[in-house]
Amino acid sequence: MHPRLTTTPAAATVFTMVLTQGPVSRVEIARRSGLSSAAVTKAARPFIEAGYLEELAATERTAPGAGRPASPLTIRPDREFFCGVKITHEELIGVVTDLRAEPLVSAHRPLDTTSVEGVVSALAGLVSELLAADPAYGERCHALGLAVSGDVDKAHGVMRYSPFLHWRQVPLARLAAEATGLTVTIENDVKSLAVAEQWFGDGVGAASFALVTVGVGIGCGLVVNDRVMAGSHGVAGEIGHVPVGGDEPECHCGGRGCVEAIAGTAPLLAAVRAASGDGSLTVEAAIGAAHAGDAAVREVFARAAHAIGLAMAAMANLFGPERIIVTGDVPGLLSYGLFEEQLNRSFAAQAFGAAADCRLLLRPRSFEQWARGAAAVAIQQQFTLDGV
Amino acid sequence: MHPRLTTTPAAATVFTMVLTQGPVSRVEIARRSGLSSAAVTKAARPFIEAGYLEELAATERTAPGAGRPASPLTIRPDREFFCGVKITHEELIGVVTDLRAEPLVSAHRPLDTTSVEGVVSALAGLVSELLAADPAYGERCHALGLAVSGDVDKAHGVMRYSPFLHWRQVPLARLAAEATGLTVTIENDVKSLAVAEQWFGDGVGAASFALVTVGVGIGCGLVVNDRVMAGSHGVAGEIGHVPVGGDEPECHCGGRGCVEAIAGTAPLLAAVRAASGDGSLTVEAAIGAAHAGDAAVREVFARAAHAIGLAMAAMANLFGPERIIVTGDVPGLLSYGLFEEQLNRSFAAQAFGAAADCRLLLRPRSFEQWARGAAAVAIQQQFTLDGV
DNA sequence: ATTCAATTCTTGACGAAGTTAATTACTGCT
DNA sequence: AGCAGTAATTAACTTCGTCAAGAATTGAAT
Repeated sequence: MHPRLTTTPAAATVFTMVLTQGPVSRVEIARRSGLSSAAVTKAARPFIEAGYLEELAATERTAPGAGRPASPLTIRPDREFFCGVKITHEELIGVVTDLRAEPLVSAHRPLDTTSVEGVVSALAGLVSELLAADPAYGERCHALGLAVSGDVDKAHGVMRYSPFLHWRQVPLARLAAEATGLTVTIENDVKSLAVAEQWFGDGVGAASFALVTVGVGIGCGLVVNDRVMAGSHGVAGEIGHVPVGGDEPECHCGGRGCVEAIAGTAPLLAAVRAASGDGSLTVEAAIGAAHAGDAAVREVFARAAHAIGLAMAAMANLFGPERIIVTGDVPGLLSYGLFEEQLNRSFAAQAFGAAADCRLLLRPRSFEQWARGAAAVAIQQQFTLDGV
Repeated sequence: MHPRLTTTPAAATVFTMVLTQGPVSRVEIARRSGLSSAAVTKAARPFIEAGYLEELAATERTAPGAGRPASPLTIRPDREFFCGVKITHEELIGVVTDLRAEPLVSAHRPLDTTSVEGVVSALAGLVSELLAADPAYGERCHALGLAVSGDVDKAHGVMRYSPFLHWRQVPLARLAAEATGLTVTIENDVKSLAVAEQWFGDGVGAASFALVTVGVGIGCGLVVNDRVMAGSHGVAGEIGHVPVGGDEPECHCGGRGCVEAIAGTAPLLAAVRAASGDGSLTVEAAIGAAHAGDAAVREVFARAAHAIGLAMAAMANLFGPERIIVTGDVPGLLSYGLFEEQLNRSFAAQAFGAAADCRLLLRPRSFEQWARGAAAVAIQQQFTLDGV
C-alpha cells in the first residue's frame, strides 16, 4: 500500500533533516550530515516523487555574491496525516496532525470504564470521529500513536503495567490496530512528549536534553545522543522520586523526601490549603492569591519550586543535558513567574560547575500537546530506522 | 608502522567481541552480532595474520551431537602492550598492561610540583621506567592512556580544567606524546575506570551500567547504549552533588545536602572523630572500631551509606541501569559489610518500581585499577571506530 | 568400513549504498 | 557575451557486507 521510503540511513537522515530543520538546500544537508551532495540528491528523489518533499522556488539568495541559487527542499505537511491519542484513566484526548505534528483537529472522549475492551472501543470511536473531520484524513492517515503513562514495551506493542488503568501485559498495539485498521505505535506518555520536543519543539538541534513535566506527578524524559533513553528495567526518567526533602514527607512509593511528595499536585494543594486556612481552595485560586501577593501561599509555591529545582540540578549533574524543558499542565503556574525565579535560583545553587550552563526553558503545554506527542512517535517510527 | 586494523564496523565488532567475551567461535560471533558468518571470517583474517587473534584448538565439543567442531577465536594478550597512568596532584601511578588490560608491572612516582612541565617530565620518566621492565614492552607498546580527574576533552586531547592541579586548557595529549614518543589518549579518571569495567570487568555484557566511586569525592561513570556518557558541558556523573541531605551540611560546591558533604572522606572522618571523641582517629582505625562493635562509629558509617544509597537510587530512577558497580579505595570499607547492608536497604527503599531490580555489585578496587582504566581507554581507542 | 547427517568455516559472485570527479544548470558581475 | 562562482546531477567506481554453494570435520547409522 505505502512502501517504506526510509530504507537506508542516508534516506532517514535527509528526510528528518528537512522535516525538523525547515527548508534546507541539498548542499546544506550534505554539510550538516557529512554525506556527499550526490548522496543527498539520490536520497531525496524518492521522497520528492512520492510527494513528501518538494523544491522551494529560490526566492532569496542565501549566500551573497554569484553562483547558482539553491532550491531548498521543504516538507509537504499535508501529504500524510497522523493520529495521536493520549489515554488517561478518565478520558481519551485525540488529535489529527500533519507531517510536522501540527494538530489540525482535536477531540475528547470521557471513559466510563478502564476495562481493556471498553477503552479500545472508545478509542476506535474517537479515531473514526477524528478522521471523519476531513475526507483527506481518511485517505492519507495510516498511523496511530498512543501515549499512556506507565511501563510500555514499545518494540512489542505491549502495555506492561499501567498503575492508573490497572493493566498488566496488555497487547494494546495489536488490539488498537484491529479496532481501527491503522498501524499503531504505543509509547510512554512522557517519552512521547519528549519525542515531540525533540523533532518539533524546543529540543530541535540538541543532541541531549531533558523534559521535566510538572503536574500530578513529576516526570522526566531524557534524550541522550539523539535517542530517548529507555531504561533497562523499563524505568527511566523517574525524577519524581529523587529524594531532595531529607526525611520530611513520606511518599506513596515507599520512599521519603521525594520531589513528587512535595511538589506534586496533591501535596501542593494540601500545603496551600493549610497555609491559607481555606480547606476548599483550588490550585487556580491559590495561583490567583499568590499573584495578588499572599505571602504564605507564595512561600508554599516557592518551596515546591525549590524542590523541583534541586531535583533538576541532581539530574543535570548526572547527565549534563544541553537544555532542560520544563512543562506543566496547570495553566498559569509556570507563566506567572511564580515558580520561575525560585526554580532558577535553586537549580543554579545546586548545579555543579558547568552543569549550571544548561539552559532552562519554561514552556506551558496544553493537554493537546500530550496527544501530539503520541502522533510524533508515530511519525518518528515511520521515518526512522531505529527499531526496524 | 602499525596500520590500523579496525577500519570497518564489522572488524571492530568481531575483534572487541573476542577481546571482551573470551574465546568465541565464528558462528557464535555471527549469532551475537547479527553479521553473516562469511563477514566474520573475512573480518577476523587480518587480525589473525597480524598476530592479534588466533584459533584455539577445539578441545571440547561445544554442542553435543554431530558436526564439525568449532575452532574458537581467542586473543593473544601479549601481542601488544599498553601503558596507563593515573595522575593525581601528589603522585603518578602507572602500569603496563597486556591487550586484556591486565596489569603486568606497576610503579609510582611522587610529584613535587603540579606545574605542567614538571608533571610531563615526571611522566616521561615513569613511562620509560615502566617500559624498561621488559624488552618486549619497548618493542610492542605504542599507546599511553592518561586518567586525570576533572574536565577532559578527550577528542582534542586537552585538559580543560583540573581543580587539583590548577590546570586550564592544557594540551596534555600532545605534550605527553612529545615527551614519551607514544600515541596518547587522555580521559577523565572516573570515565576511564568505567571503560575498564565495561570491557574487562563487571560491566561486560551490560549495555548500560553505572560505576560509583566512593573516596575523597563520590563520583559516577555512566554507560548507556554501550557508550560512556559525556555530558554536553563536560559535566556528567556528578553523583556527589545530588542533594539527599535536605538543608543539612553545606558543601564546597556551594550547594547543600550533597552526598559528598556527608559521605566523602573528609566529612566522614570528621563525623567519626566527633562520635568517638578521638580527634586524631584515622579512617582505618574507625573501621576497626566499627567492626569491633562501637555503636556510635557504626552509626556514622550507616549514615554515610544511607546517603550514598539514596543518591544511587536517585540515579537509578533517572536512568535505569542494568547494574551498579560500587567501588572504593579505602581498604575494608566496602568489604567488611559495614556499608553494604545499609547501602542495599536505603537503595531498595528509594528505588522506584522496577529500578530496584538493578543489581548492586560492591567491588573494592585498588589504586592500580585507576591506572588500568587509563590503559583500557587507550585500548578501546585503538580498536573502536567511535571518534575516528 | 562406508555413508550420511550435522555443523563450522571458506570462497567467489553479487548487490546495495555511498563516494569521487566530471558535467550541467543557473546566477551576478564586468 | 563572457566569466567566475555556487548548486545540483550524473556516471563510474569503491567498499562492505550478504548469499549461496561448497569444503572441512566430526558422530552416528548402516
